[in-house]
Amino acid sequence: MSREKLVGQLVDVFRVYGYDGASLTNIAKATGVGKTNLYHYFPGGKQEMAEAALERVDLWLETSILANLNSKAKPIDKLQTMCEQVKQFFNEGHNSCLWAVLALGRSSNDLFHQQIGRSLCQWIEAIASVLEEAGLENRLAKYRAEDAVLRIQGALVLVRGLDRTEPFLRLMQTLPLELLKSDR
Amino acid sequence: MSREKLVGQLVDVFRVYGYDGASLTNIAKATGVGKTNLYHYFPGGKQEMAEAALERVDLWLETSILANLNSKAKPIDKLQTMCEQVKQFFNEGHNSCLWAVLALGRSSNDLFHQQIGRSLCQWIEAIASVLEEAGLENRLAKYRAEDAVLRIQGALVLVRGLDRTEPFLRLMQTLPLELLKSDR
DNA sequence: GTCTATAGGAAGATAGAC
DNA sequence: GTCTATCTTCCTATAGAC
Repeated sequence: MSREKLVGQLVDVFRVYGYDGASLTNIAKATGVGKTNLYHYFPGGKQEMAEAALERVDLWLETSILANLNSKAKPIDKLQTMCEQVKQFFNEGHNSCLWAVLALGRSSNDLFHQQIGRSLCQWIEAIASVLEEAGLENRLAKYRAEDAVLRIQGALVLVRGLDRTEPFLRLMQTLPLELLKSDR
Repeated sequence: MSREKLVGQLVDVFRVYGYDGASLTNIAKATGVGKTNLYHYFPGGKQEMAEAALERVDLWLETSILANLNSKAKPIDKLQTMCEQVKQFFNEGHNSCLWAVLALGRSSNDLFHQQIGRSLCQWIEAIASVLEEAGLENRLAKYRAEDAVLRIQGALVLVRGLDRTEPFLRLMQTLPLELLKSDR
């Protein structure tokens, strides 16, 4: 079992059970790595496992989202590619977002909150840049970018609450054009 | 300590710590009711406490949100009142949503999911009715109503992630007019 | 209704053999 | 690297005195 693959499974465990709900027994069962042997890979215990999972999501953000948004493609194409990537990453809406799970989970853990805040900011700013590039005014671009990330998060919550993936799938369909609308 | 007041505090504890994160020790400390004495009020233990908290949120939905949306006031006024109530209930964005916390918390607990799904549906349908009443086409009204609840949930997630309440407050400002826009 | 005492188990984590 | 055994702490829950 490579650490690479292990961390990928940690992301899945934590976003299903949450930080407090994910026991070492759960993690061991889900990964196939013995409970005590997990400490060989993550001497810092459960907290280090969650941090590794967060880093993995950050890696996804950089390679699959930010790199695309900062590329030289046309704005509408970049936004559509983003939605495709998001749809895939969240498994058509069946997966929840690790950021949301950890951010809502508990108020105590400030370590997670800082990293999550940075990641969300990076995403919002990258979208805002694309919208400015498409001709939107600075302030409006910032608001709409924030609204885009906000709606993705909201869709993933609603999907879990309603047990229907349609809201998420519809958002991924309509978001690119809606972000670029000239009026509002 | 009346059960009324107790349940109100339970809502706060669960939406801060989540279901798994809220230990009986936590709850006892937050409410001032002895850990073992909690079983006097809730013989079903922690699960019954969470159910009581959910029921309390449902009561809020019915009295503060649905009653208003189903009233005879003008659509724009009803939507503005809704946003005022939401802003107040979530303490200007500082409180998170119990539905989101429990829905994201764990996949196992189907008891919560059913009730949360029903509540979200009721809310969405009530908004959709108001939008139809304002002249929007049936399908569009449904989509926008879903989008409204989705964005409220997303805003509460984003606020926790970014540690800034602005996204939530801005949404509460702009939502009523945006929902009624004739074009899009 | 509120307390002390305590059961019984699961939690996260460590030691050390192989 | 993976295991068994074990530690300590915390968990939910119950019994029963006052």
